[in-house]
This record gives sequence, C-alpha cells and structure tokens, in this order.
Amino acid sequence: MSASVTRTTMMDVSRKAGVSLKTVSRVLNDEPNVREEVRLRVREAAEALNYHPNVLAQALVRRRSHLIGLVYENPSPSYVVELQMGVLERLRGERYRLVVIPVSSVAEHEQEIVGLLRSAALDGVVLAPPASDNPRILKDLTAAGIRFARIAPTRDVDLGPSNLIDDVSAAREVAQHLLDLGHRDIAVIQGDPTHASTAMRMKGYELAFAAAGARLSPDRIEQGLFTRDSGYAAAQRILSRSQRPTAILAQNDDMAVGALMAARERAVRVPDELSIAGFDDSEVSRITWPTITTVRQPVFEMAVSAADMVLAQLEHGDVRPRQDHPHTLILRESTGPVSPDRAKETA
Amino acid sequence: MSASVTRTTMMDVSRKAGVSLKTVSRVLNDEPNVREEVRLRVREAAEALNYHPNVLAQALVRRRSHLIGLVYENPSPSYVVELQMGVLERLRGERYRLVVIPVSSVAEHEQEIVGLLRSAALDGVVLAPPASDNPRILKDLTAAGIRFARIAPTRDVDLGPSNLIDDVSAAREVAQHLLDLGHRDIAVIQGDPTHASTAMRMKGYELAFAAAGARLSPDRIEQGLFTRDSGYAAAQRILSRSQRPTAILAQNDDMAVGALMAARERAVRVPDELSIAGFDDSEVSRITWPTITTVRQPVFEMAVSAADMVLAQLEHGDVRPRQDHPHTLILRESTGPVSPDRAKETA
DNA sequence: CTGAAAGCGCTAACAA
DNA sequence: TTGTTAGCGCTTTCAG
Repeated sequence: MSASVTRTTMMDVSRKAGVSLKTVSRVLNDEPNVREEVRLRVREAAEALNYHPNVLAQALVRRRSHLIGLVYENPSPSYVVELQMGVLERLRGERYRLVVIPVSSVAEHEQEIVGLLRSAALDGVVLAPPASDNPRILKDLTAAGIRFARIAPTRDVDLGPSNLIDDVSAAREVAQHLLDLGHRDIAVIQGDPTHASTAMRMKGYELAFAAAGARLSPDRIEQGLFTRDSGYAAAQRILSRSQRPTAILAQNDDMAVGALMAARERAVRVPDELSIAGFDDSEVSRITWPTITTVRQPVFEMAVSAADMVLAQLEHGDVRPRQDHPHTLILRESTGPVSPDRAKETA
Repeated sequence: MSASVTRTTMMDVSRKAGVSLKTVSRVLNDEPNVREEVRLRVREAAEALNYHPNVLAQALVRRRSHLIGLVYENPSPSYVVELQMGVLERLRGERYRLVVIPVSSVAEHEQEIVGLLRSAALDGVVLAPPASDNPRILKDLTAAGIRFARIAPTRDVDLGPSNLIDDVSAAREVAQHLLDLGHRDIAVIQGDPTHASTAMRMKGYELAFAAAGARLSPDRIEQGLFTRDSGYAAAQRILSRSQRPTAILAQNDDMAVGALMAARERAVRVPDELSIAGFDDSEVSRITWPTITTVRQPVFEMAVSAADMVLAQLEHGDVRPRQDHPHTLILRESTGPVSPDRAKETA
C-alpha cells in the first residue's frame, strides 16, 4: 500500500553511477568541475532510478524552505483573490510556493502571528492590511529573520519595504465626485475600524467636504466591516431614517454592493434617488446593476510588487524601500446628479 | 542586519538546562518519562533562550512537512474562493498549512504536475477538477506516496477518495425548470471541454429535453470556458442570431453573469424576453440583477470533506472512500415563463 | 576534476 | 528517568 517505503536517495544514484555523493550533488545542482562524461553518467543513473531530491533535506541545509506566506484578514473575498493572484503571478516560474495564512483578527492575535509564521518555515511573507500596519508584527518578523513586504500600510512607512496607495486622496476624489454632482446629504459606510485605511478614507472624505464648504454629519456615518453583509445592514439603517440621504459613500466595493441590494429591496432607484460609490474597483463592482462608481486601487499590482520585494531580499539581499501605486477614479452607473427636488432642499 | 545568524538550537537549551538533547526533545514533545522538576527546568531554559524548534529539521526526520496542496485550474474565481475557504476551514486549528497550486492547463501539463507537487514537499493534496479526473495524475500521486482526495470527479470513482456531486441530475433539473416554464428554444453555453463535468452537464440537459419531448438544437450550443468573458462572448453570438432563443443554460454562474451582461448591453430584458440559468450557486449569482437561477453545488462542503479525507489518511491511515454531496435547484429572478407570443411560435 | 568527512537540527533506538 | 549513538538526505569545507 504505502507507496514509497524507502525513497531512492542520492546515495543510490552515486552507487549506480560509481561516483561520490558530492559529484552527484554537483551534477544535480549544475555546478562546475565535473567531466562531461561523468555528468552524463550521473544523469542517466538518476533518471533510471527515478530519483527526486528530498526538498526537505535541501531546505534544512540551505536554510531556505522556498515558502512565501500571504497574511491577510478575512474581509472581502474579491480583495483576497486579487491579492493572491498578484503574488502567484510573481511566483510563477520561480521555485517559491505560496502558503496562505488567513488570520481571523490581527488586532487580537498580534503576538501569536509571527510564531505561526515561524512554525510554517516561511522564508518570507507578504503582509496585507491590517497586518501590514502592525508595528509589533513587523518587529517580530525582523527578529525572526523572516523577510517581508507590506501592502498598503498607512504609517511607519520606513519600517519595511512598502507598497503604498494614497488612501486619503483616493477617498477625497470619490467624495469630490459626489459633491460635484450636487450631493450634500451624504451617508458614509465605514470599514473595519481595526484597519487603518478606514480612518484614512474617512479623512479623505472630510477633506473633500471641507473644500466644498459642506459638512459630514456624524449621524450619517455608519459602521461596517468591509463585508457585503455589513454594508447591507448599514445601508438598511441609513435608508430607514425618515430623511434619506441622496448618496452613500461605502469604503469598499463589497459594502457598496450590500448597499445596492438594500436599496433594491426598498425599491430605491440607483442612481436616480440614491447614488452609491464604492472603493477598490474590485470585480464585483463591474457585474452589479447598475455598475458601481469606485476608485481603483491596484491590489493586483501591489501584490506583484510586494512578492517581488520579498524575492529580491531572499535572492540578492537588496530592497526597494517603497513603491507608490496610483489610484484612479472610475465613473460607472451607480452615481448621478442629485435629483432637482432634493437639491432644492439643501440649497 | 541579518537577524538570526545562528539560531538557538536544542543543544543550547540542553546545555542551559543541564540535561541531554533527548530530554529536551521529550519535554518539547510532551513525551512521558521526565521528572516534573526537569520538565520545568527545560521549559524555562527554552523560554529564556527564546527557543523555537526548526520545523524543517523536524519535517526531515518525521517525514511530514505538514503542507497540504490545493490543485486547481483557473476558471472561475468564485469557485476557487469557496474551494480554498473549505480547505482552510478544515485546516483551522491543525498544524497543516495550505499551499495553493494553480495550474494553467491540467490537460497539457498532466505529466509535470506531480513532479511539481513533489518538489513542494506536500504531504497531501486536494484535487479540484479537472485534475481530480485525471487518471495519470492519480497514478503518479500514488506512486509518489502523496495522499490525496478528489473533488467532483466524474469517473473512476474508486481510484481514490472522492467527493461526488451528481452533475447529470443537477443539470437535468435546471433544464427541466426552463422546460417547465414553457421554453423550447433554449441555447446552451458549455464549459471548458477539458473538464469532464462539461459533458456530464450536457448530458443532463439532454435527458431533460428528451423527457419533455423536446430537442436541443446543435446550432444553439456555444462553447465557453467557465469564465465570465467566455460566457459574455458566447451570449453575444447567441443573441446576434436572427432568431433569438427564449432561454440560455450556462454551465456555470460566471458564464451566466457574462450572458446577463451581454443581454443588458443589447437591452434584452431578463427574464421577460430571455431567461438565463447558471450552475454552482456561487456568490456572484446572488449579487447580480436580476439574481440568477442556478443549481447549488456545495463546493465549500466538498472542499471541507476532501481536506478531511487527506488529513484522515495522514493521521490514521484510514480513508472514507467516497462522500456524496447533494445539489439543490435554486430559483431566483433570472428565469421566468416564456412570453406568450414566443410560446405560440413553437406550439 | 573528484571524494571523504563533517555537519544542518532534530528524533529514535537502545542502553544505562 | 535519563543519556548515548545513530541517523533523516542533502550540502559543504577541504584534501587529494
């Protein structure tokens, strides 16, 4: 039953080829100083014995597991997918493999996380928010000798190679867009408060409002968690008020989708009666109806870049300390001018 | 710079605690036969030195990497997400980690795949379609001594622990639903032909048609690839014909979404002028408008079960040979009765 | 150009 | 209850 009771080892190959262990090692690793004839003989022996190196043994002595971790906290599936695809894209063709490390709550488990990573024998990790923003984790990682790169951190940008997006400006731009359309009574669905970008985006909204001489009313702000359900629930609260806002700013697309569904359920027409804007430009924002106005955050590209930063450290020790990534306002169908009658009210 | 030039090892701990290596090993692995006092002393020493076992060394000697792979081919992101979440769910709290192994084309690379898995030092793998249906891969896996479990295979069900769904009946039921609504001119968007389920679902459709005394016209069958784009393109071809069908059967939800977008673009009202049904009950089918009628395939549960089967083999060697999973027809908004005038035509 | 010997850090027999 | 001695399968000095 049990297939390989004793795997064939380098010893077997060396015996069959009539050479020493070291010579086999040299051939297998394409090192110089082996006669061509011997090289061939060893290759044939390995082939004949169906030899495959034991990567664990290699890993032990080389101190390289060739395992890269991706640490993220649950929130939005579409975000996670892009993240993964980005890392996988960079790893394609390399010897490194991707180990996914979902963490339920970075905030609650910050002290255990690096232990977890260490016990996975990772050579390096790509940190998504909010882990990428957690100084404790960065410190522990450094102490443990695990290379890392950060995605979308909001602070201590010099504490490790970082991939940055300007959350504040991005948020300012979407808010600006709604204000330009004449909206003044705008509700906000915030993201998970343990993610620093939540506060950043809020700040961006505020800047836009201030510039327009408008004000963001505190009782128009609802708490969400970056999940569609939380967006749906928040929108329900918003829409059940006697006075309905004319627009909703959701801090990510999944919550915007939730808001859209809540609106549909109440037969509130989007964008005629209610504009909804999201954040991220994730896949879902393109398949809803109406499609969702959002601001593109190049998650995929950031992930590619982060993976690249990790590999760079592992392979030649050098690090690009930071990489800025552009955001783009994407106008779609879910936002429109405020309706004339509502415009009058606040005029 | 480089954090841990020389990591602290068991040796260091044994010296500090004044005991032998083996005693340290015993304490650290909670083995019996150590005096309580000694146990404590060793624990303290380990703590003081901030000792962490080298998992690679453990893996080498124990012949266990504690790495589980998930092998899948690209098609639909939502499918992959559910798959991963299922495996991760089962692995939560266990020592095992998930390594994702996306494969561009199983059909083209079938001979290289197991080499890839071996070089990742995986203890076991969960195989999603179409790898789960590939006899060559199953054979190589067995030869390599890598445990595995299959998700939704369609043949050779006894070639390894399998999680089954009745693709034929499931497909028959959705088709039946459209036929019951009076549709007779129905187009089909097929999935990737290298996935066996594509043929199975086709068969299910045919059975339903036969039972209704109807016929599936060959020129109503369009090839897709399980991706949204391919569904969109296929629907474009379908809808550009002079005579439009009254319904579309898409072999998964992503393609159904693509079809929905094509219909929207041409201002074809769904379901009034065109019914669209999908397959999978993936996340996206719930967020489009109209929401998509589909047949639920419990991907998450199958993944949990498959991961469980792998762990079972690894931990106690026993295997549940197969597990059947139910499908459920999910009626939503994208399907409706055929319009009276079109019904007359074919009457 | 080639090989012998000494580890990597840990676990497993087998004594003591 | 504890320690000694071999390995796991590979790479790496350092001689030859």
